[in-house]
Amino acid sequence: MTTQMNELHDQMALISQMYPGVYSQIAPQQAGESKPRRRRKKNKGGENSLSGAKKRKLSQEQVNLLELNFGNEHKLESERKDRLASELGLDPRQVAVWFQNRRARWKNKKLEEEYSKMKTAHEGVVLEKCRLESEVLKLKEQLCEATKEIQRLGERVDGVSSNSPSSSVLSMEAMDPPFLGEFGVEGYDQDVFYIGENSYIHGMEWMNLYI
DNA sequence: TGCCCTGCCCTCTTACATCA
DNA sequence: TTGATGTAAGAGGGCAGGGC
Repeated sequence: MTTQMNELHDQMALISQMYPGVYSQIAPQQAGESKPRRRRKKNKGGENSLSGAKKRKLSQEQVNLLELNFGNEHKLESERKDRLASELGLDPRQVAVWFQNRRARWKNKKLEEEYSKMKTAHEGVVLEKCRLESEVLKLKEQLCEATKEIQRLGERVDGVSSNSPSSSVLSMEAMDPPFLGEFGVEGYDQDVFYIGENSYIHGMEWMNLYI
């Protein structure tokens, strides 16, 4: 083996330790180049399979007890395995295999649940983002209106101040609360729009769509 | 300390049972 | 009859612990 190949092998080994699932999904091709996986031969009522006995479904009772034990503890110490096997009239190897398969099924289910949760959370976040962006747009519009209003009042005050000495009072009145009410952020509409979850628009770029 | 053996585990795969 | 699905079990490989 060359040094390069050794390095590659070490890297793959490292990856397989860090991401066992991922590695096993991507590795077969590479692994297959040098050492293809052995395929099991068909064994039609073969000599080795459970003493020639045909498969095999475990009885409901056996499954129930196994499930009960799995519910208590997913791992199977050899003592418990032997005890279970004799209780169920099974080979300890069968009990071990059942637990192995059960753990695999449990893991798959867990992954599916995890995915489902994350998807729901993601959809919520996307919705909230749209709501907030919509709110920002609304506030910007209000700010724009207010600026115009201030400008109008300023012009009016300028006109009056040339005739009256009490212009400062007027200008103060002009800045009085009436505006504040307009700027309230509560009670924004619920007509939130929704952008598909994959249609991300960063920053305020999306506003251009509505201008 | 390094090597080998053993047992257990994980993952992928195959074979078979069952059902629509 | 056939395709889809579920599951028991085989196979390959990793890892840890014990003996030498």
